[in-house]
Amino acid sequence: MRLLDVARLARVSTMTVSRALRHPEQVAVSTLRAVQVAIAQLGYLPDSAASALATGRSRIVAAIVPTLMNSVYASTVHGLASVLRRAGYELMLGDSGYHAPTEAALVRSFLGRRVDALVLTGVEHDNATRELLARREVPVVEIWDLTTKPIDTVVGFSNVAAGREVGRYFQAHGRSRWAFVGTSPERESRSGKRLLGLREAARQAGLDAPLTAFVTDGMSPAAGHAAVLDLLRLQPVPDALFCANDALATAALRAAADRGLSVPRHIAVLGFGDFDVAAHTSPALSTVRIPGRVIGERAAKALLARLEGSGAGDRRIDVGFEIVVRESA
Amino acid sequence: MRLLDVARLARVSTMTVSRALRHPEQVAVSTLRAVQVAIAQLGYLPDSAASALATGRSRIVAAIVPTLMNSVYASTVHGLASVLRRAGYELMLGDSGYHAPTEAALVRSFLGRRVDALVLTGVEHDNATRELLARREVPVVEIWDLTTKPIDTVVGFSNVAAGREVGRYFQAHGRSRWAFVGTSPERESRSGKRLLGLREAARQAGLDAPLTAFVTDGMSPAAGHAAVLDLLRLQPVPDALFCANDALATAALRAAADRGLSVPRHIAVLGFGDFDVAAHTSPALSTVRIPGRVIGERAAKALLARLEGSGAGDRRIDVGFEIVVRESA
DNA sequence: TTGTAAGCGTTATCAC
DNA sequence: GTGATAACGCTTACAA
Repeated sequence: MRLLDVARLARVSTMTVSRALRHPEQVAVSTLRAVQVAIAQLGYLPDSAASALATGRSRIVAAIVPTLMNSVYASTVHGLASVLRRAGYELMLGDSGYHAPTEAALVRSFLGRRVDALVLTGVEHDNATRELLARREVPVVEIWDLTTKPIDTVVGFSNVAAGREVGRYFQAHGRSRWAFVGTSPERESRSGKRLLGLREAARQAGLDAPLTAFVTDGMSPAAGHAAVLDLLRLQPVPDALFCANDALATAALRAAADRGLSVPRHIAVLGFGDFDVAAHTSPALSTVRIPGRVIGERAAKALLARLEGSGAGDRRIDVGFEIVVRESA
Repeated sequence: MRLLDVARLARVSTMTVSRALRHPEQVAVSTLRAVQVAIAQLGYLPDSAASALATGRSRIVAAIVPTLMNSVYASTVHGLASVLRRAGYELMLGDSGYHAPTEAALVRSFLGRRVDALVLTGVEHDNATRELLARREVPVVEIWDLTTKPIDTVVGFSNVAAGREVGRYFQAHGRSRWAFVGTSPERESRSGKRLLGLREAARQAGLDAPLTAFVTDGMSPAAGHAAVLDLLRLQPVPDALFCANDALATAALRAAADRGLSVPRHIAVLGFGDFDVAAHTSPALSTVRIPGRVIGERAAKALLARLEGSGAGDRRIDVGFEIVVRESA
């Protein structure tokens, strides 16, 4: 079932069919109609591999997120996919498992697929990744963090600033013994940057550096529960806990209860991400809300501008964040 | 940067380079080495669009899930992607928003991309979808439900049986006034089938039909909280509540607390999905665990068998489910 | 407004 | 073991 079949049935050339599909305004109305009838009759679907080969554009965008296993990046992927699809692009998705070599392997595979653009999560990348990217001219958007030196364009928020704001919030509410659960900043992770911000706020407030509990095997509630339990064994017991995501925070709520601590009276718990369960735990979780979907949409629009339009546009888009105050802090 | 560039540098023909990549065993070792050097030197990456055109296989598999917005299908997508990638396939993802026409549009778009296979969630599909599929010979795997008449292959579990088992569990624990929150069975949804199973169990136990609260705008905790609050206003108050997913169940826990009801003493709450927060709510959530990742892996393997191997293999794979007893029921 | 011809980068086929 | 040639289905450029 190819262009030629349609062309024969409609008694025109393949070019006319191609035009009827791509630039209908350039085709006489009667011809257009005949072609459309033929297409419907045959159930013809254009072969985008052939189209990609002929035009040099695949109309595929690839995105790499750290994990598909929880909902953190789900709304971002959704935002990306829906804006792109409306513009006729498909999304190819990969998860790096927070693992740089895997990211590089994915980038390589996607470049081989001749994707028209790439979305990468975070601003820290392998040398392998950077080299791969440097050799070709693929638009790249980095998301979920901010930097002054993006590969190309970055859409996100400052993880450091988020941590700092959380610290200021704790301070404003009279908390003085802060703690943090998440991943360590050595990994240059986004979670680690939040701790950096918290530490900075502690220093500015003249408080001791926050206690820390690092989880290594993913930021799941299971890992968080044990880590928080350990943290709460320390003396003096912290009176404010910042969790690098809401899954961790949910587990922290439970861990506090297990230790006989009342939230927020004995200890304030503040999450990150505003997962959909956050509003419905008891106590309801105070958290940092990130406009994940907006990140996806803005990233998609930035790409489309590069792909279809002029090529200009902001190189650095800060979507911000917001502390959502509920009951736990 | 194409095959020809590599060929020139290695002083061989393009075919030899192609073979060195695809069938290295057919190439003399010395030639192979020369080619590899040239490839590395140029940073050459094969163009898979051209390859797809020449071979008629894209090495892309498309999957359509109802939503990317929560983590329900995340582990399935992860399982799919990882098995497929190991075999050299990429995943193209779409979300239908639980909307049949959207599913059809996605199928159409994916078929145009000449995907080698399709994964669809659920076993109920549009006529448009079915027709599209009938015209070509693309392997299709349906997931997350079971039917005796799959389009091709189905990998999942019986949603009706899951609902029935939950009912039996309630009965075994002396609960007599059952209730359900989720979507209505008229939509032939998987959530609705769970209610069908619960109703069947109620009938068999000689109990009244379960009270129901249907959510329409997605199965989010926000929708669940209001629905459950309404449900608990009824007299007599139900003593067992089955929620169509754990997000709903988390909200139900909170709603019960809001109404002064103790869980599980006054009312048992049983979720569905074993989301990662389930083990860490208070009370910890009893739930139905679905091996989501296994569904993805088995689906991928079924596809690979069809694509690479003989073509035989089971047409119906039941991965089962399991009631995980924690504190809430 | 429509058609012709060439070519996109790869691989199947067949010859050497 | 290696190479020449002809597709694969589409679109660009140009001609009519």
